[in-house]
Amino acid sequence: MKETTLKEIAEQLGISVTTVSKALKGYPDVSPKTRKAVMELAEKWHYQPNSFAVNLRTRESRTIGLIIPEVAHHFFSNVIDGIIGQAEQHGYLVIILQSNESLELEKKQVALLMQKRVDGILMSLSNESNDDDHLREIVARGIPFVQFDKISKLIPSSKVIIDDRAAAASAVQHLIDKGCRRIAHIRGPVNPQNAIDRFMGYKKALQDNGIAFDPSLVYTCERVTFEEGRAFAARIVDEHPDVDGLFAITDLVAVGALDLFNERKVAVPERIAVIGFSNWFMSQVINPSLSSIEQPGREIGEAAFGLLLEEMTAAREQTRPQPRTVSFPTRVVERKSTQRN
Amino acid sequence: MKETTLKEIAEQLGISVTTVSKALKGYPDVSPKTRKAVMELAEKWHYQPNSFAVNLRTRESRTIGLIIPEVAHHFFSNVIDGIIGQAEQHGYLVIILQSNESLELEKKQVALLMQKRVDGILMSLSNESNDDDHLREIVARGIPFVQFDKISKLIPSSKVIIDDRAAAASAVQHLIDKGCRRIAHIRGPVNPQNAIDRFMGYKKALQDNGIAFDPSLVYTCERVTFEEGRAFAARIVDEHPDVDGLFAITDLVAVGALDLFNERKVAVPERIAVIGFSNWFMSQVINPSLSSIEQPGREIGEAAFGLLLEEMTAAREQTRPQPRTVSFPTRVVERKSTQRN
DNA sequence: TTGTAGGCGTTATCAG
DNA sequence: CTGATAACGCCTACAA
Repeated sequence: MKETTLKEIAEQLGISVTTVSKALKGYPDVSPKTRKAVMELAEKWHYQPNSFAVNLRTRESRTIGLIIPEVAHHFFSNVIDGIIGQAEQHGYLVIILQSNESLELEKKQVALLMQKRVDGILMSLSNESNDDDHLREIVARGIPFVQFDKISKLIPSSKVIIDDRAAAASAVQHLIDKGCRRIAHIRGPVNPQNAIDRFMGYKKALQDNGIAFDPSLVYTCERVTFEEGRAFAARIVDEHPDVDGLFAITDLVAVGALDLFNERKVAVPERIAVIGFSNWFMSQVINPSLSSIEQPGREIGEAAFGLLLEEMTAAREQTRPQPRTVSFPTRVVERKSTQRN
Repeated sequence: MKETTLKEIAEQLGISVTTVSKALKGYPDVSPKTRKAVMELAEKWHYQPNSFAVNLRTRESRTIGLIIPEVAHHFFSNVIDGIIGQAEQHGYLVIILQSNESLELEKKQVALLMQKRVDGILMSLSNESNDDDHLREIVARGIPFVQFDKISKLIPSSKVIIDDRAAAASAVQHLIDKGCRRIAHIRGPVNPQNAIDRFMGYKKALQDNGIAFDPSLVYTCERVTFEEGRAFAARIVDEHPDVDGLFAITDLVAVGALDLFNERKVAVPERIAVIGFSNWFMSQVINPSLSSIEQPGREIGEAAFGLLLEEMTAAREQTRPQPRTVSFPTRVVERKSTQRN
């Protein structure tokens, strides 16, 4: 089961390695006869170019790196699906690393990928990320780089996002349309741009409807978990019995809140209407089913790879395309948790 | 931002590449003075070995390949988490590919990984897999290989599994303990070993309790989806009004069944008790909450990488360790869907 | 202690 | 049309 090399084929055929290489790669300047002989022997011996040698020679590995906060997550696993699919279609393999929402780990992962010399890097920032040095380093080295979802606006790279502010505003508007007037918000951590934008969307919708913004109705997650959803929901019930609507940063948190409301016999949507974000699968099967904002994970992943591919293609010509930002539309998915009047 | 090479350091210092290489790798036969100079310059110039060259030279890439049916899946995403974590700790990167439950794709992915010359392959088979050639090829080439979860028993490789038969039997025994006597089973597709084993566990539990096996109570999934769960649940209600228990191949299917039962006002667990498999997150938040079998995804992933690491280490010494099989314990997680009497 | 030389397998250049 | 030659960057006998 040994590996066939060009040299072996050349020796067997009594020709040079050069010619074998050319024949195999379809160069025109090889006689049909020689080509045929080479092809046949290569076939017979199951020749496969040694990718290590090819990498060294061509200075590329046809491998990209992907850094995300966590794999076991509805939205991100769909993004991965989109990325892997597109990558494969274009002959790229994907190395996946998790930051576990830690900035320190994230930096380490970036370093790892750079020294592995991947052809490009796709990344969604961790919640802790409030520092850009590692991203600047990627750009400075001229490594094709695309950010998606949780991005740093200041880094000059292509980006794939949704309009979080508008999406959040539409979620809150939906609650308002359903008659809510005292709307609480369980927001994401302080750093991520998308948590900030969603919070701003929340405020904007209130303002647009002449509802006063009350900071005491805003609760800030640290880890964005089911448990936090439960805990904040309890506080909402205890501290603000007049709250009649809740917008949560993501469905997981909203589901935690629903769980608590069910336990405390707080009627949803009658007493409090609830809307989440990202439209996780479970939201359609829980009771009451959860209204949410549809965020197309797979498409975002596909688009992110598409942009990266452009950059990688350009990089081969030593050029760098103008960074582009692709924004995906979102929409409200209405379910029972907001179905009233 | 150009890349530093050994050669450049050597030239700058007026010494040979060899000496630089040795100094950097901590060989003893370098004078402290030279070593210091080299270290300092390497540091200053941010020297990083070119991994392409190292790969070619050492014939390994410190990269492994992982092939799974789908990323966006509760169990598999947890397995990935475990694998990536361990891999990183041991200096390995992970390339992930999906088979999308297609044998054809799975074969393609294996071929891709082999020609990329990954140091090892981890794999869980697709539901379509009823043919072993590609797996035999991996083994024949002497590539370190570990199977997990959905495995082919006939391939001589290390494996990480749970005792699906026993776990399924315990699930069904649980239903019986709760008073069920007419127990339906929505099983997995015909090929996967774990679907077969779970089916066998179902039969065994019936037999152990003197309950006659009735093949008309067994429904076979093709795609193992929520929708199939719903569809089969409807058939169960229509075709077998006397059924009082249901064991589903996985929680997603069980949740589909619950959804249909809720819709049809079939009381769970009073009229039909339901138990799933794998203990997906959503099972604890749906209504009624779903009893299930806990299957430790992350641990399985970690163990699989551990075995692969052993094989890779051995492979470096041209040896091949005796294949081992690690089996993880499972347990019944009781929730409302089986809570009666 | 240091350096020379050869090689890993492929690809590109350029001369024949 | 073919092939010799030289990289790519690193590693490691072995020689000095």
